[in-house]
Amino acid sequence: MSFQAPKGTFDWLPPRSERVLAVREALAAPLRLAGYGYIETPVFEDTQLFARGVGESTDIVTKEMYTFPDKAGRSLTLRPEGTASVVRAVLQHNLHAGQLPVKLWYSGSQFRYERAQKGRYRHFWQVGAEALGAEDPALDAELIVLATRGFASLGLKNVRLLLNTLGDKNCRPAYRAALQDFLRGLDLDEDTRARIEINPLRVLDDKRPEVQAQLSDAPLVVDHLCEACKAYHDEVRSLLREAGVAFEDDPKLVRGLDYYTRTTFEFVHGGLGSQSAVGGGGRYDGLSEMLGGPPLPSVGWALGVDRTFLAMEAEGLLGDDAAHERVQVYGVPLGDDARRRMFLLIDELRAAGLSADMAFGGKGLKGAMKGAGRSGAAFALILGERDLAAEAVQVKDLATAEQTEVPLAKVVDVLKGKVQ
RNA sequence: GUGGGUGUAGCUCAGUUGGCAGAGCGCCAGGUUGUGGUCCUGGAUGUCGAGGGUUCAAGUCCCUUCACUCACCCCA
Repeated sequence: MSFQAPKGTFDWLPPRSERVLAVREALAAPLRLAGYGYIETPVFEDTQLFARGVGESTDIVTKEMYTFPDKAGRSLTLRPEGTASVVRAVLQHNLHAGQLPVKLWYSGSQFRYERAQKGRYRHFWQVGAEALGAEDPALDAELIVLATRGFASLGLKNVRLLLNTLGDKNCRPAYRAALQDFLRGLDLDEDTRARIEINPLRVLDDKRPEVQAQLSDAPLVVDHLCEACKAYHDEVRSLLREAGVAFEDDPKLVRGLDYYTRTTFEFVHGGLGSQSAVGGGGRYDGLSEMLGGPPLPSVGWALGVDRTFLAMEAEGLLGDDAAHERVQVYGVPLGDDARRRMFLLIDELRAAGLSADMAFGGKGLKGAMKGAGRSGAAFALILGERDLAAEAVQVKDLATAEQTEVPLAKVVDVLKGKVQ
């Protein structure tokens, strides 16, 4: 084997790959019902878009981006997340000049240069949604509800919703300073001490027990919220409760991107190995301005398609993907004349809306019939010299082994009736 | 960036104190010259990840390296 997929990437193969398409569709379906419009943005962007949007101090920007110069010397980066691109597109095309909020959804690949492990790959897929230009707790709640509907429609039962707020530009600076004071007094390693100065909230999210043990008395953002943030957060929580969406308050939930304000949330699942998030998001009221646009308070989320897939696997929802129907009808030609006629007949069947395949490669009857069996087809069409002479074809029901001769001129209609 | 585990057939994996390269599944063919899915019989497929070393002899022991994988940091 001479070539392999690049490190940290993988291939989706049939029949499993079909399930991935279905997962994407299921996660997006609630968004369509809620009036979100589909947006597709380039897979690569100006490096500065992510540096300024995602945050210069995050590890994503400092060491996890696929950044490269193009032939003209521009610095481009494969997108590590979707939100910055969507905000850029909205600003570039003045979508926010119309009625607000602008509601958009996307589905596509993201790239991060990380050491791969279960649920974490260098190339991964997200379905995302963004609602730009409105500050309304109902919008935050709507997005969260839509995500839970998507997960539920896939049959997932063990997705938990963690909810927090990060405050805004009025109350966060004071909280941040209080947290820094507290953290500076702890016994921490060098990297973590450095993080206290650039992104102290991230320290709360450290998984190491020796770190968590020291954080039990850490100041929490919920205790430092201004009145407006507190009221906003209470309203989001109240709307979720009324919508019947279960959530857990997690005062230490902090997300990895710098642009979040107020509402933040994460959907977690226990079946993904050490990675637990199947999706997450929050409000990013300052991002538009960071990117040179007008104030555009917004909220959004992204759900990991491959992680959702792992969660479904952990819950046993994928079933047996070996037993699935590939086509409805399968052609078994015997000899060159029959092969030419079968080729046309299969095309006619497809034109009539039936899925159909045939034996290729000059297989004998036995091998071709095996192919028919493996295709999952309900009917095999057997066509040999005797049948050609009679202008007919043998239609075999592969479940009952019952076989009938049907005139070639009528076989498309007959099969349409049989497989409806 | 750091640490652990694993690399043997298309897939999942056995392979003992170093002694002829294996099984199951899958694939191909035949049993059945125009009939699949069951059954029976037969067959093909290997740089034992790669390179070096020890040895009469290495899949097995040693060194190096690469890949995969899981975990840490970080993150969806």
